[in-house]
Amino acid sequence: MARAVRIKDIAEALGLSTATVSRAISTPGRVAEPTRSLVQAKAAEMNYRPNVQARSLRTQKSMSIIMAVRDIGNPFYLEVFKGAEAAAHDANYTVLMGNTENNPSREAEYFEMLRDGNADGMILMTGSIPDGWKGPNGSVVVALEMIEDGGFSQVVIDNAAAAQKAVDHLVAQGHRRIAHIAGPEGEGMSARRKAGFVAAMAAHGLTLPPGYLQPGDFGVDSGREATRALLALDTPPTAIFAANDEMAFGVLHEAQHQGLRIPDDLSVIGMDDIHLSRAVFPPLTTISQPRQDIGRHAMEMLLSQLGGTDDPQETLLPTTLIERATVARPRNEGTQP
Amino acid sequence: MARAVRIKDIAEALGLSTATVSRAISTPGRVAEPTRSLVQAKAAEMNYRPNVQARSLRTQKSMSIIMAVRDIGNPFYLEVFKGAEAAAHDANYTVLMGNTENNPSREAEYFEMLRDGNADGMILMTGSIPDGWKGPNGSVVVALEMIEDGGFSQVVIDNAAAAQKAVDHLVAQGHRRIAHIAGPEGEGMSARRKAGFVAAMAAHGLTLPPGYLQPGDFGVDSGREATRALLALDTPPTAIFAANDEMAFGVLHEAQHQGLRIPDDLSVIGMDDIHLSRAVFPPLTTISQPRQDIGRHAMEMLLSQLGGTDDPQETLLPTTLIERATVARPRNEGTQP
DNA sequence: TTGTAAGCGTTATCAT
DNA sequence: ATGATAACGCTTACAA
Repeated sequence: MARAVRIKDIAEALGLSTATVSRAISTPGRVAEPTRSLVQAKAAEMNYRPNVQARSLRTQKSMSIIMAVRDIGNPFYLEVFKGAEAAAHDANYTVLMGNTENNPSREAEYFEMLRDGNADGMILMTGSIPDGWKGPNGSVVVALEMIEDGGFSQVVIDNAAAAQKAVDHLVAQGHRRIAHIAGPEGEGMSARRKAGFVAAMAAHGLTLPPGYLQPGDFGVDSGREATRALLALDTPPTAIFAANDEMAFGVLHEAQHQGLRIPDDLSVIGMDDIHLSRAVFPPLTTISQPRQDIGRHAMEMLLSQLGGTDDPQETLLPTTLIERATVARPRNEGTQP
Repeated sequence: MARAVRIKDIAEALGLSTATVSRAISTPGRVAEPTRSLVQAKAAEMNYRPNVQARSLRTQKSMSIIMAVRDIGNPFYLEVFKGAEAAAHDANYTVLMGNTENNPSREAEYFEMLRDGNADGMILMTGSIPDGWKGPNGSVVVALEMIEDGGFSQVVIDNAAAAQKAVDHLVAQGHRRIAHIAGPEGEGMSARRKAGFVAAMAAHGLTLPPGYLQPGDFGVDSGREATRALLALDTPPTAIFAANDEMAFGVLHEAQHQGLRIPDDLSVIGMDDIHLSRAVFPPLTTISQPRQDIGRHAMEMLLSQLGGTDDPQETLLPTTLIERATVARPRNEGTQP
């Protein structure tokens, strides 16, 4: 393994001091013209790559941002990551993903990294902060899952408006008996989607019979179970809005298993527009979130806070309804339950 | 932000030298008993966390491993990552995922990190190495996608045997007209699955009519197109083995779109057992790869090579057939094409 | 504008 | 067994 080239090597090759070389590379403004381009040319020629460890040891800045997520195995976060990384890259920051797996001690670990200077900032997508955290909130931006009263900047999507879009679309097709399968109890995101659904139904003057609000946990199986319950009702719904796509897959599965035809016998709308939503049969009508935008916005906010000291801001990102093949007019339209 | 605790702080609090404290922490064997536990207790009490940047600057070891993949957005790699990380964690190594997006220059970047000492080793899953790489091959382990003649250690799954399992299963159900949708041309993995399929068919004495070997690119759409072609044949197959699950979804989609019932009119087997294979309708029969094992094995191999200088080894990991609901006996069994 | 030299936190060498 | 000290590669007062 050829030894990595250092500033010292360039300096010697050019008969300059390491200080000048360092300046020519990291603060080109502070060095005279002929020297500057000379150094930069030589550095490129020798294939010089700064030693980030040494640099951050000296500057006391790690130039890295932690993105803490619940489950690194969820492709959704990867899209957010891509957006965040693109924004960070331009500012020479590195993004590393931290996996908390809903484990408070792992979460605390990442906050420690922040405090110890192993990371300069954090994009928090876990929906919770360690007890007693009272660091400089400017180094944290909360995304996706809101945290109330923390004084953090936040980037979230408009969950209530998204639910409303789903209901509006269904109602426009003539549906009046619409049910909802909610996400995990106690999560703000699920609560907002549910509340948005309830509000939208009320706005259309539609009633919500008992059992039309099913609990779920964002997993396929819970979508299946909820559907079983829904279809066993005396007057089952003609349409179901699931709080995420995986539960919507459960709906498709169970309905087809019971011999119903989608969308003729039952309309379905999901939420998230995950990769496979267009691959299932029939292709799922769903609501898409601007995943990369979430990451990009959060990173831009964080970077700007890291510079000056902006006041905490809140960004609400819009969603889009993707019409595919799981929504049709109901068979017996207009029948109020 | 409270300043991070350094070795110096512990040393002062205890009236010892920084050297002793350092030793008590990183090489406890080299320090006498009363001192050792004293230091360790104090370090814990003061919540000391070593500065990894300083440490690796001094030791010239980064204690980090790059895992280079084609597409960081693919959940498959995340499972491999989890396995690798678990193994690395025990040895105090950090794993970071490098995204090449099939871009040779990004790939070369990660090899540079290796050469410059920004990483101590690499698990390579992209199936290619930069031209002219001739570093110490002991710091690289190839996983998943083989590289011929590189002198690298490899961890791969037995793709040919997997294809054979699929064919055996189908034949046991009475199928004789079996088609295959292959992965991208020129990729070793696809080639092996295809070769395994062809060999298994021959072993059962089954012929392969023209058109029964369809090209694909691992995407849903290519599975759809191949199915269209297959079903338009004079004697269409009674079963299809797709080289991955996404293409199998395309098969399900297109077949159902044409009014066929799965598995009664057509049997389907996929490969990979991705998360949603059990969520589609009908649940997909497929072949599962030991994802986490691949990562764990590769990391263990790498770590042991980083220590001594083992000769390059090869590990072949077995796969498992997961029976779900897309395979049944053919309607008109026994009809040779 | 450029050079000299100190220092970031840690470990390794050499004394004691 | 422990301590003093240099060194890792880089940036930044301060001096020239």
